[in-house]
Amino acid sequence: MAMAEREAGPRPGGRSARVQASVHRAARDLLARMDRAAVTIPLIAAEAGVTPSTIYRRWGELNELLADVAVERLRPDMVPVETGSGRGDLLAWAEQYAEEMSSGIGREMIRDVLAAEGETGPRRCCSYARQQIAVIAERAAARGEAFPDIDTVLDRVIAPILFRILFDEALATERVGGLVENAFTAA
Amino acid sequence: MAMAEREAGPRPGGRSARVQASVHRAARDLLARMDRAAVTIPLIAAEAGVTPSTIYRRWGELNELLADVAVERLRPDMVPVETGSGRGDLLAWAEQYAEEMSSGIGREMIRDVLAAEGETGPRRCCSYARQQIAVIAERAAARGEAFPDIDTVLDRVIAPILFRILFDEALATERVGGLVENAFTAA
DNA sequence: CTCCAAACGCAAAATATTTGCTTTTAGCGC
DNA sequence: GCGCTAAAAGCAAATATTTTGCGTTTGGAG
Repeated sequence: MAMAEREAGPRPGGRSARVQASVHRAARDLLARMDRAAVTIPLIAAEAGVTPSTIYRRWGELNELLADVAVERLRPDMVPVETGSGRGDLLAWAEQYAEEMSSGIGREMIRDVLAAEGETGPRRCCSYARQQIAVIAERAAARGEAFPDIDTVLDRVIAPILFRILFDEALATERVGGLVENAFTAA
Repeated sequence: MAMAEREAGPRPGGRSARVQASVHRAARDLLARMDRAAVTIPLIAAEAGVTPSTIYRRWGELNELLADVAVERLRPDMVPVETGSGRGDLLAWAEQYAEEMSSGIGREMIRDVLAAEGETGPRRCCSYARQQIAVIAERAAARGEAFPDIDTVLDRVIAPILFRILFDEALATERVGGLVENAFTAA
């Protein structure tokens, strides 16, 4: 897989990038140590050592900034573990995914991403999942195994997991196995 | 099915209920005729003929109010059409559901519901879907047909529809049929 | 090195939010 | 019907936030 393009910042290393980094860090720190509703742009600005207007001009509003931060935190940082089979890989990965997303902080991040104006945040999250699944699918293909379409996995595994987290109660981890099984039944 | 409890307002008919009604109406009107980002609490208050503090005290913040309005608009107002079979009923209902939710306004409403603090809004939306599916399921049972669990329908039909709307691109209506088929395959 | 455009800081102005206190209102017992 | 009461709304002052105009800094290109 090719090196990912640099995603957010303008030219790397410039002042702009430094400000973005410190604002992101400030936001993460504040979210970690205080109630989400109490986090405001002036607060983040103070913590980051910049003026509020800098943040307003760059992000527009709190939601956009938090969504930006959340998308970055949702970016997968490791390749899916290998278990010996595509089915096992998918199960292991999906269970961990469900676990992470069900946590209070995970849920908050998803909501932050969805609350922002544009659709690029949600799309990016979707493509992160796609990438991870593609890695598993390619490994399975290399072994000559059958493996479902990525879109099938999205519909039958990822969608139910996120749906339950967002609209109902988080899925028990045991139920992920059933979802994975269903993804492997012929479409 | 029993008459639903009155959901939102305090005592019916009181001043409180009138204020709630006019604020809801004002919010809907404003959302219809101007950009979502331009709608503010002072604006809604003026339109509704109340003071902003009334809204702040009752709803706390714009998101909560908009979520409240959205949940109300998402409440189903008709019983699923009868087509002669459970499968047909589910397909017809799911297609219409996907259609409505994919529209700009539908998407906005879902996002408003998710953006609010508590989880009661999303839960309520989920239970609306559950109720509609239950009606279809009961009719199917009365005819002696096999029909999937409601949770299976949520996982295999509703979840993918909403997932695509929120995170990717809205599903083409033709694809709903495939989802319904999958719901009918043995778990 | 000098210049340019982009991004930031600063501070004043405009809006939005919070809050203490007063007034209104609907329901309740008489 | 008549007060009484608690809940909710109005009002307005105090805060907090967002927006904006303008001057300054900064990093990069020529």
